[in-house]
Amino acid sequence: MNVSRRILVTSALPYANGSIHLGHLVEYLFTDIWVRYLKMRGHDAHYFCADDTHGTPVMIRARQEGIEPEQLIERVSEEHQRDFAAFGIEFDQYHSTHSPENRKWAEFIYQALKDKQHLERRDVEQTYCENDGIFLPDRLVRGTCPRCGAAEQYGDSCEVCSATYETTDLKEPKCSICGTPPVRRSTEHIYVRLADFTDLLRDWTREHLAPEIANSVGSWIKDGLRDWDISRDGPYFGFPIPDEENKYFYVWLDAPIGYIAACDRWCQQNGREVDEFWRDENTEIVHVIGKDIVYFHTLFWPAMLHAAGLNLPSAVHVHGFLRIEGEKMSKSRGTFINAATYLQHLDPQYLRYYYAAKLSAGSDDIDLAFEEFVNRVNAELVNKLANLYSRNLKFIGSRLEGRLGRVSGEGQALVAQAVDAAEEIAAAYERRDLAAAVFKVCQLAEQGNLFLQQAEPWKVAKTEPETARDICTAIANLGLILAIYLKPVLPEMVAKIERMMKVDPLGWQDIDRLVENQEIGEFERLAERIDRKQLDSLVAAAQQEFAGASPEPDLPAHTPLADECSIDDFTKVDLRVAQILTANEVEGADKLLALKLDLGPLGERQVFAGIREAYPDSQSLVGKKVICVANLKPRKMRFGLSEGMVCASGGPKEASDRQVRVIGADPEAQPGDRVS
RNA sequence: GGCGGAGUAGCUCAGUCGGUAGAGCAGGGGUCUCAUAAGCCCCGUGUCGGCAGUUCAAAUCUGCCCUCCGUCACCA
Repeated sequence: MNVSRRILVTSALPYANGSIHLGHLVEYLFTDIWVRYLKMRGHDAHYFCADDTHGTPVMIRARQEGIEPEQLIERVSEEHQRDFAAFGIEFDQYHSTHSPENRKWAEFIYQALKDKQHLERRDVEQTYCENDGIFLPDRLVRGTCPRCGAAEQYGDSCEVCSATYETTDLKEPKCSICGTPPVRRSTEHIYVRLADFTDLLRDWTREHLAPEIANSVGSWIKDGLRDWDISRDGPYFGFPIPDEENKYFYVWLDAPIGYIAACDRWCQQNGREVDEFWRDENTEIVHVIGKDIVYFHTLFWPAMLHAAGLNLPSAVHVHGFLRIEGEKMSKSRGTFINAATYLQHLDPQYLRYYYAAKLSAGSDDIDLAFEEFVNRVNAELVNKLANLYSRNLKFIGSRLEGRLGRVSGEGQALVAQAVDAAEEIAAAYERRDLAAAVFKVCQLAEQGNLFLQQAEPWKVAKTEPETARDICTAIANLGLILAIYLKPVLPEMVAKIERMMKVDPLGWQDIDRLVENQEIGEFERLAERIDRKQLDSLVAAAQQEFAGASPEPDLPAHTPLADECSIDDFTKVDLRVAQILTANEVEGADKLLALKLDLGPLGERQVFAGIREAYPDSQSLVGKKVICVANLKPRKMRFGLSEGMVCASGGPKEASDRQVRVIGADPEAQPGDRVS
């Protein structure tokens, strides 16, 4: 019934440009728990991962630190692996995309794409910084939106009017690294014609993805698959493309190939053949990813594998994102919590338990709410589970000479009930519904507590010690069965249970094996209760960690000072006090508020301001006196004419939590008065 | 705006084929004492986001609307 399967499991490769944080850990803990389960079932299962090391951000970061990219990625890799190990995440192989294996496979797959004529060369005009000597990705170019004229917009889209365009369309573009204006330069890129694989992908996505994921991927396919640019011009940190001058593989080409490279490395060291995994169709390949990278894993990646004659994934498991206290992680609020910071305050087992208890098979986001975290850990992990071992085993130790009896009488039904749950729990693990597995274990633990309450061995022991011994032996055996079910989630805690019970490491096959008539060992406490204060100090530490630091480490810490200007330049700008008469949300624009301004003698103006996110309650603006650029050339927008601009302050555009605030005038100031 | 997902008790979530809704936690009360101030017992009418429709019957099917999340490709 339990045929051994060969299964290769991966998590997405963390980028070698930052630390592992609680959001990453959702994925790695989930995968670790699932693979541990598969191994317990006796499957030939392996967990492979690697650092994703290539690309412009790594190159720039290394340059900023004055070191070679290789030094940077080595340091980051060590840090990543230290964090993973501390959380009990066990990879069979943790490799790097900057490795000989990865290069070999990247070249192999590229060659296959080339041989089968899926590649195409095309000239593109791109933005190039002569000062830094590199082509600039969209995020690193800023300028004035060609459509609405908003300043300081990204190279790909305008945050004010949500227009999308090419970096080359921007007016007055500037390089975000050095601030100098980039130039346009024509260059030849290599594209994969993804549309060649349309039929294959349509079929594959239907068969191997969860329905909701297949639906959304299906709509991309239906809209027509676009070609994929897989080359970048040097200087670029990556692998050179064979037979090309100064061209490198785009980081996303070789990133997923890292899965194969890690497997290859492991095979070399363990006497296995990489073909067993990537060319033998009996192998299951399961990629665990976040929903942000579905496109790459369900379209590009299967196409590449197919072209190279390699196995396609059997499943791509998509999990949701982590939210903290219902919101995105935020450095300023202290909810951007690195793995290392967490470890200084809390036991990693808490997080393993909490994530497992919340992660079901779907791709909904999960929320880490501090109060719930404390409650669940204390109520379930400690009170319900750890305390069941504590009350029982301590009692056996102190009152029953530390020796087990037999599972008899009603205890047999209790144990049988736990054994019978094996199938249900296995099914939950199998469909990757960790929450359902944990829930069932909690239910069984409740049964154990209830059983003890009713059997009252502490009373029975006074007159019939052997009966009491049998009662406790039933609970001890229940405890062993629960330990088996929980072992993928809480391996360290279960190791303690194994020691206390003096049994060999537990496997799934031990579920219906009774442990009777033997000595048990010293009691060890399994888990401590958490105090809310520990969470508070963790948040304080996380906040401290980023205080004063750049909101986005790879981008400038603050908006650079603009060039010097003369008083004449300044007086060209006619700033006036304006009172906000109405403030309304603009239909069809997520970021705009339509403001009606009273400029006193200058009359009323309509202005569209990109401040909707900063002022969710737009009505709070009504009546405020603000500063307005009154002589700005009126701009026709999709939603109407904008006759001016309201002055507002805010952190760098890149900052995820920039505080945008309008500049208020003194309440006594008169609408229409000039600012000078 | 297009597409995808979600909206069920204070919180986190279950609800297979349509038959007028449930677990855990939190909260209140009681009780035992082996145990990590743990255990056990009792207490849950919430417009199942809104409106309309199909049906004898809808949280569950259909349509429209509202809110939240994701995504719309050269962004790692």
